[in-house]
Order: sequence, then C-alpha cells, then structure tokens
Amino acid sequence: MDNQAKILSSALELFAQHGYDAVGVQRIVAAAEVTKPTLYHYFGSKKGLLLALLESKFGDLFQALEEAIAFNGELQESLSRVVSAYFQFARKNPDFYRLQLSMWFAPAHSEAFNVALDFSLRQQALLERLFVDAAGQNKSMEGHHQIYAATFLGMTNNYIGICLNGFGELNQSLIDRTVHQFLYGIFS
Amino acid sequence: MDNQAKILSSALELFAQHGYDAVGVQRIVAAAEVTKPTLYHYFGSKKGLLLALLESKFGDLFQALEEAIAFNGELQESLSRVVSAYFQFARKNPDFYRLQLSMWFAPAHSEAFNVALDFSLRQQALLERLFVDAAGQNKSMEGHHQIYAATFLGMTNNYIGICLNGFGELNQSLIDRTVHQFLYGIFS
DNA sequence: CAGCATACCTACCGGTCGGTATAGTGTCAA
DNA sequence: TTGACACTATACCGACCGGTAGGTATGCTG
Repeated sequence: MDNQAKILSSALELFAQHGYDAVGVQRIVAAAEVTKPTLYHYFGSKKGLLLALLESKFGDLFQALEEAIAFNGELQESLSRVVSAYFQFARKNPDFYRLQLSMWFAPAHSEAFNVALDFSLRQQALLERLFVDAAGQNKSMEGHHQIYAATFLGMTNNYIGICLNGFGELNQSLIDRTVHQFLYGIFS
Repeated sequence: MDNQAKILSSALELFAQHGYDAVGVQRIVAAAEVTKPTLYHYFGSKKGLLLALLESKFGDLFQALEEAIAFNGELQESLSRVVSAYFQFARKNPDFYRLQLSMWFAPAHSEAFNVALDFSLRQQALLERLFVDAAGQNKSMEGHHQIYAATFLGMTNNYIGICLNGFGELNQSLIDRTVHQFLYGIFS
C-alpha cells in the first residue's frame, strides 16, 4: 500500500470512529506512518482529504445504484434492487457507511456536512428520477417525488443503521420488508 | 435572562448550527457576552455544559413521553400518542432536535455521542416497555421489543428530519401514516 | 461590622490546530 | 552526467484549544 492509500485508510478509520472535527491531521499522519507534508502533497487540505475519501467510496455506491435504479414498469422490483444495492454496499463498507450517516445528519453549517452534501443530493436525485418515471404509470404519485425519495432513503438508512448496531441482519427478507413497508405508507 | 441561561442558549444555537466539536468555548462565551470562567463556574467543563443542555431539554421530552406511553390495550393508540409527543417536541425545539439527531448518529467514540447516549437509551427503554406490554396481548410480538423500538424511533425521527428540512408538515395525518406504516411493517 | 460564599473578571497556561517553507531524496529522461 | 520532477522529512508558523490561577465586587448571614 502506498502512502496515499495509507493516508486514506487511516483517515477513514479515524473519522468513522471519532468524527471529522475531532480528528486532527497530526493523528492521521501518525496512524499512516507518514508526515504532514505528505498528506498536503496528495490532498491539499484536510477538507480535500475528506472529499477524496468520499469520492473513492461513493463512486462504488453510485455505480451499483445506477445499474439498480432503472424503472422497468414494476416499481416494487426497482425499489428492491435499490435497497439490495444499499445493503450490499453497507455490508462491504460498514465503517464508511457509519461515517456517511453521521455526515448526513451533521449540523448544516459544519464542514463535514457541506462536503458530503453533494453526494447526498446525488443519491436523492437518482431516487427522485425513479419516482418521476413511476408517476408516469401511476398519476396519484405525481408531484411527490421529493418526499418519496427522502422517505425511502430514510427508511433504508434506518434499517442499515439498526443492523450496523447489531440488531438484525441486512438480508433478503429485510429488503422485502423495507419495500413493502414503504409502498404501504405511500398508497394507504 | 441570567448568565447561566444565556450560556445555555448560545451553546444550543452554536452546537446545533456547527456541531459540538467545531464550536470552542471561547465562541460560546463571546456569543453569550460573558467570560470563560463564568462558563466554568456554572458547568465545570465543555462536556458538562453539553450535559446540562441535554438534561434541560430532554427533561421536557421525557415528561411528555411518559404520559403518552402508557399501554391501555390499544397499541395503535399508544403509538399515536408517542409520535404526537415527539412531533410536538420537535416543533417546539427544532434546533435542539437537530442537535439531538446529529449526536445520535455521531461516531461511537466521539464525546458528543457518549454524552447523549444515556438519553438515547432512555428513549429506547421507554419504547421497549411499551412493546413488552403489548406483547402480553399479542404473542407474535414477543422477543422483538428491541427491534420494534429501534425501528419505530428511527421512522419517527426520519419523518421529523424530513419535515425539519421543509419537505412536509408534522401534522395529525403524518402521525397516522407513521403509525400505520410501522404496524404494517411489523405484522405483514 | 465580621466572615464567608457566590459570581465574575483579567491574564495566562501547556498543548494542539491546520498549514507551510525549505531541504533533501530517489527516479527518471535527455 | 545532468537536470527535472515527484515525493517526503525536519522544523516551524500564527491561531486557537480547553482549562485555571488569582483577584475582586456583591450580597447574605451571624
């Protein structure tokens, strides 16, 4: 592992454990066994390091998400594929998923929130497009795509958070439950 | 407003906007128009200040919650009262609710998370007792009170978060939707 | 009036923050 | 052989961190 990768890996672990604000660059370079100028050579700033970390990890998620999210006329199927993509990603990157959740709920004027905001909005936008497409078949859904996307993402994140804390498993039956529960809440 | 209250009020605003770690005590005392030793006179430490803030605000929530949570044989009614208590509290204290959410999702080894942990567990415990009581009437619920409580709290917080961001209103119809959606997810 | 506790101040502590100037080092291409 | 360049170390910057020492004004209690 080269120094750049070592810095990214140490930063992920420390940020996920203690939070972005609570971890100084000195601690990161010590854990990565390099010195500060090495970090600044590759990432320019502490914020730049966080951004690089998010880009590398979210890249994988967005790729899986874009494959899963195509609307083929069956909303339930599409949603199941989306939840499945989220669950797989969270299982493979539990530390990163925790970090990402903490940034999504971070105070609006914090640096971590603002760096993560773009990535959150891109998730939201992907989901909204799915619900807009679905509204083409079911007119009663029209005009609610923002709330649907936010609710769906929130429910998914809620189950992931619960399972990351050890109260459950991210398996197929939970995927089905999530989707059914969401659709019931929408159409009841 | 005396100095103690001014410090608490300034701290709440700054913590909610920027996060606990990102705000130094100097900034708090400047906003409250007092000096640092005044803060340390009343609260002992930065952590003590956060604790006092949580105790004062969560006190109101727990009071409302304990009245709402009694199980009278109708789970749906009890849950509706609980959601209603949460919604009312969040509407009255939007800044604090944001702060509380951010701490609940904060990294596990951060100071803010650990100070808030007790209060989160007390919420969880209150809800668990309700589900244990309800399982006395419906044996199929037995043994799942932890997951039920976590799921229910997560859904409620999810809707509160969405509404605090302006995508919706914390009204009676959303209370009903939350409860129905949760019960459907449990019994389907 | 004495004695004391509360409340609050100015001034300062050692340490850490994010970030940088400078000086090598090894590896290439010319 | 030489110069360019990517990379990394030492040493350092000013600003700020959480916290405290020491002192004073005020007001209550005997």
